[in-house]
Amino acid sequence: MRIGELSKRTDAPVRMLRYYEEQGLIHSERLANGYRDYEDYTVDRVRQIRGLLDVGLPTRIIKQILPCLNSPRTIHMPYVTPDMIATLEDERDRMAEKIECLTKNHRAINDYLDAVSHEVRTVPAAGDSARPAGQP
Amino acid sequence: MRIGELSKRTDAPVRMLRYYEEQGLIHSERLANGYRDYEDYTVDRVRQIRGLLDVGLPTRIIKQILPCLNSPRTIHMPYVTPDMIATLEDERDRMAEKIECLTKNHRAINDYLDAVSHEVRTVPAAGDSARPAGQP
DNA sequence: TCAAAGGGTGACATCAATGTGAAGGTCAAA
DNA sequence: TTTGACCTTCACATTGATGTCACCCTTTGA
Repeated sequence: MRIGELSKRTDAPVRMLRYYEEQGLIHSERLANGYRDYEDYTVDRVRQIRGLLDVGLPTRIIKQILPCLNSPRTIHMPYVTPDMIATLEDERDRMAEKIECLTKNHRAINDYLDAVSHEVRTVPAAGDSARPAGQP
Repeated sequence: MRIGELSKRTDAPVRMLRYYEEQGLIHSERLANGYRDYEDYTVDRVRQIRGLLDVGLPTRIIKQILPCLNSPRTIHMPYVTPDMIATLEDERDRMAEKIECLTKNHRAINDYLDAVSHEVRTVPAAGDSARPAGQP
């Protein structure tokens, strides 16, 4: 597929697809006329990339991580250097920390929203309802 | 405490502490000489901020979220607008997505590392061990 | 009293992820 | 054949989180 379709299917700006390619995160063949031509699986790959970016990983890391997550492993096994492994272990641990942080705060927000919705159901007809906006 | 100590205790560059203050994420009193003076709880606050930043949330959002997570709730309850609630709900959902993304990829990396360590224990004395670096 | 350490503000630099626009090629449909 | 949609590369702008430097003030200890 060409870049426009990929963009539509992944909801990523065309500009970004070219950028990801420049960063070595995705790959394209070229048609006779020079247009980029993507394989179908690129759609999933781009979605994954966007997810990882959104979650705070830089392209530099994503580039290292990706090949270990998508491709048939047997292909990549033999190429893995101790260095790579160390990087992956590091990143895995950092991800664990992030998950913990997110989970904690997610729960906190949830609790807060719960409490608020309680309040809303409990207090509404009460006294000082005179503060519509956020300015104290 | 003054900014230097806060910096040491949170491992955040002084520069960043001033930046967080500028963004309204933390607050300081001023000593007679103009030096910033932080309350003790700021240490935790800064740690939380750094965690959230690391996890991909922008200061803009953190600023909205923070007051709901730290302070005694009763103080903040009455000020909550439907707008705020909507923002929080949105952000909560986005965090859930992020957690899912991270969890999935974390597991994948883990599986991969498992598999690799297996290989390492199984294949080492095998054939084509001639590719030390990462260049195909 | 002078130096060093720590603070303050302000401004400019950087890096990564994006936006945006210019200038030009390809192709299909009117 | 011309128009419009889609593609190319190149380049400059922007935004957010940082780094860094310049210049000045305060406190403390030799």
